[in-house]
Amino acid sequence: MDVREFKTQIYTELATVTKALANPHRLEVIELLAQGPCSVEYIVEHTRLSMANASQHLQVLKKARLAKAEKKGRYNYYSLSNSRVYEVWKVLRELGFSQNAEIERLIRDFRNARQSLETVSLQDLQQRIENNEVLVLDVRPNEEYEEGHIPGAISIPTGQLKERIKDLPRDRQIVAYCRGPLCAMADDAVELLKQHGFESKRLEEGYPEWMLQNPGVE
Amino acid sequence: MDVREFKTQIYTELATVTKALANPHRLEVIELLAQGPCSVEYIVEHTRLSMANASQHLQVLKKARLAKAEKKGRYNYYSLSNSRVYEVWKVLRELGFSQNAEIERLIRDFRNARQSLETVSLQDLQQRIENNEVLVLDVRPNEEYEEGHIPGAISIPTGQLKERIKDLPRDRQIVAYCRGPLCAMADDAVELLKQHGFESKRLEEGYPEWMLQNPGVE
DNA sequence: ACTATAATCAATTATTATATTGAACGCTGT
DNA sequence: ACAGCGTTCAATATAATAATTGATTATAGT
Repeated sequence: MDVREFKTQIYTELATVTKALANPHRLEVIELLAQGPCSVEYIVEHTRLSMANASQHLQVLKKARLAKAEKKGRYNYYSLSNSRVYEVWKVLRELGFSQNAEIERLIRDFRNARQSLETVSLQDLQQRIENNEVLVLDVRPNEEYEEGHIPGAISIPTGQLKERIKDLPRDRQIVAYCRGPLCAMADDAVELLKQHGFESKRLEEGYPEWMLQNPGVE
Repeated sequence: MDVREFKTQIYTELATVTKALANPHRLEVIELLAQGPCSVEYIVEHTRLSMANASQHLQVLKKARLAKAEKKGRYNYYSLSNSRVYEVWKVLRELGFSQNAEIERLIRDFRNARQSLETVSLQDLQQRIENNEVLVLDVRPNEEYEEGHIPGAISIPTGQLKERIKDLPRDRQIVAYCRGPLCAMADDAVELLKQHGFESKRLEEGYPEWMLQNPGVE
């Protein structure tokens, strides 16, 4: 085969995969799928997408082999085809953060307003879990916790935190985590906890990043 | 700021960067830029792009802050804004390879035809350079070699290899490398070398991948 | 069999991306 | 100052992408 033709074909294939990633809604959907299999309905509940539009975006991901679908009864559960997809998402996000001062500023302002600017890194957390120094709090919706969570973490979705806050211990720092660095649930949790006098920080990353570093662990 | 608005802005920014990557020509251009600063003319010579079109694609990359431009006289030299860009390119390529059997097949067939299927990994190469077991051959155009190369490598562009092949030693294996795994120059070199009775393999990766692993070294 | 629900499909419209052409700009050397 | 060259700009035509609407399909429970 001719070299030029070979190159054209490969670059075209690679661009097709990249195009499937290059949409704000699909980036958001990928972050949701990284938490575990999701029905189309679940995606719709957690985004601003209409049913038909969400379905179409999911099909774009599926066609590019970034996601796969499994039918169970009336529901169609989509999930990422493998962890490499989230890895690319992560590297893209990091590139965006490093190139784009605007993104960095947005996050800083957002976290500043919620007193969650100071974060705990994944490495720190792992160390401090071993030393039994922290309570790890999963503030994602319960469905996502059930699909997988950091071992030892307890589940209190952000919406229920206010009423269950009295059950939390005051002798340890509370590290809240959620879907990832772009997810605001942990920030809201930290804000509420601090208002009630707890010592609390958010995990800089989220559950999918923890999964990447601890493959296979539940 | 409202959570929804915050997310929309960030995902939109990230998608903008990703869109700048999501084009076959720009992926090819990025691979060229990863070899070192290139003028628009140089890009045109090594692709199938017209002058105006190449310029436009470069401006897309620049606008997304993936590339930067430096004017020297009549020439405008473009280069990647930092190594993170190539890193993303690399992860995207690996994702493409793993998801897409078609790409894998294309490369296998291509290399099979040139007897260059068996490759040397970067790690292997580094080990064997230390043991002085191999001759490292840079078969990229001389301009790119001058911009940076693997230490100890000698430069013979593929086009000149036939006439200079008699100068090569026969006591060591020859490892040829070029711009990366999608570049065919090393494959063509290996084919020619084998025809002349040399023992030769291509480096699986290319110069940019070597650079990522050895930052700052010339 | 009938109904409600989850998801998809098909058609339309609006928006955005891409390639081409020819003209214009800016720097260099004479 | 001017010619030549590399590059960019502007205008245009074409193609691809995205969101919306309403209709359709498939399944579970009654």
